Amino acid sequence: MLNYSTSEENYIKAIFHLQKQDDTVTTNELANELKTKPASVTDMMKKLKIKKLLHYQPYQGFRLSTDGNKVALGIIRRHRLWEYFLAEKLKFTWDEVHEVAEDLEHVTNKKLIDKLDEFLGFPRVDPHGDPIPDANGRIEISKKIGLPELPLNTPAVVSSVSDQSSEILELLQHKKIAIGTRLEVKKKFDFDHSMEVRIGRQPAFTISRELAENIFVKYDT
Amino acid sequence: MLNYSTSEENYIKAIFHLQKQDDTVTTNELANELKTKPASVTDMMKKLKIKKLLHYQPYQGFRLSTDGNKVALGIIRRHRLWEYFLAEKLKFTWDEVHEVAEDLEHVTNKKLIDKLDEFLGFPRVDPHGDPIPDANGRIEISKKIGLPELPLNTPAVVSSVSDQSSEILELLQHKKIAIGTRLEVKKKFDFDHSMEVRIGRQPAFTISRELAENIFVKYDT
DNA sequence: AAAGTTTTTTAGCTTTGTCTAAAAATATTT
DNA sequence: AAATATTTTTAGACAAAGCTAAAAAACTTT
Repeated sequence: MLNYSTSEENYIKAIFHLQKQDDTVTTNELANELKTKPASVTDMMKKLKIKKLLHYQPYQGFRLSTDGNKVALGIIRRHRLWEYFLAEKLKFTWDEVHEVAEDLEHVTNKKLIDKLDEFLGFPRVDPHGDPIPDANGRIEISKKIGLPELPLNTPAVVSSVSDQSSEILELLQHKKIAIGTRLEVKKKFDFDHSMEVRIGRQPAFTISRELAENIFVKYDT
Repeated sequence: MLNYSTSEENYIKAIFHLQKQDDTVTTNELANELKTKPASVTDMMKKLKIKKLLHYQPYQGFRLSTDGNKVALGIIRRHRLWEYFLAEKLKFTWDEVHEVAEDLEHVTNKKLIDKLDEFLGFPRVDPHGDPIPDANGRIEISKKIGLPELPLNTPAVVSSVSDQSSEILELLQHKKIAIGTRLEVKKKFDFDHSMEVRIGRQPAFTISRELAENIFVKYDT
């Protein structure tokens, strides 16, 4: 895989995100997204076309080629892994991580990213709940997340409980956790994998590893 | 503190390193260090002079101003913290960290760096034994390092032992550790802060927290 | 101190990525 | 379908950071 400039990467990423909603992306849409001028977009589109990263005929809009998509997934992988790192390890809040990851994502060193992935324990979703592509660019369709995998300080909604025994339900009732409850994990303890959970503005309380492993959540959007 | 381009930062950093040996840095020295041409150096020196980062009169060589030095220390802080992170957390080897840190150092987000510093436990030296400037740009003159602070897989030489009791000496003798012994820490265990140490090519062996805290080393250069 | 050598600077050109203003193509209205 | 409006592209300029080749300054030699 070749290397692309920061500017090229930002265009590729923006097209990737925009073409999800629409099928084909227009010059103005992209200029608006990147806070640049339409003329600059056209210039860059010509360049990316030559590099075979997108399909583009003048006046016809554009979409990423297969190669372009691969590049985009690489950028998104880097972005989301750094977001996870910032939230989980450096204790950045939810809303601060995106901006910092915008810069870190442009450091393109495969070994760095793969080792970071490993260090983080191969997370599948970033702190916003968006899935993280793996080293081969494969991306998982969003699915339920076990509480142990939920990043810190990330609002989530309880979606299911795997064990349906009366014992676990008794415990859940006591902790006032039900399907639909909105919560955040405030702290995780490596020692016994217990965690502190907070519901709304109430004081945080502890959940054991066993209980956490049976609670599944979705991100609160 | 203003923001500087990657290119400007590379020049500033190179001058900082070169002016330690010499007092004043020459155009050719810098061109050689940065693998660029003398004419490019002159151009950049004019620019950095206007920004008051260096003292420079045509044909006279240059050195960083007080402001330039502050900027340089910021860059070096970022570089060395990332090196420490790569070696200690991502398990990069000794000799791989520099190249990757060359890219990461240009992400200039104060909060990111200060939180990274905290996450790493405010290390004082990078994996090469070079001191890491603190958040205020203060740099420690190299001093002895306790074994617990020694980064993993980093060759070091035992320089002193704080406790001189016969008990510790007996233990050291048994482990074949003496002043001047070259060793590397291969693993650290968070649970009891014990560590695995290797001397040369012999099999690694365990050292307790108590023992490690009394062994001081210097980097093997 | 004059001549020659080396170093440094200047002048002018290139590439990347941006911009503005004008022209061309496409869409929308009447 | 003609007129009008919008979008997109082209043309030409600019700043950053690099280059080559030539000029200027500073140093070595003899």
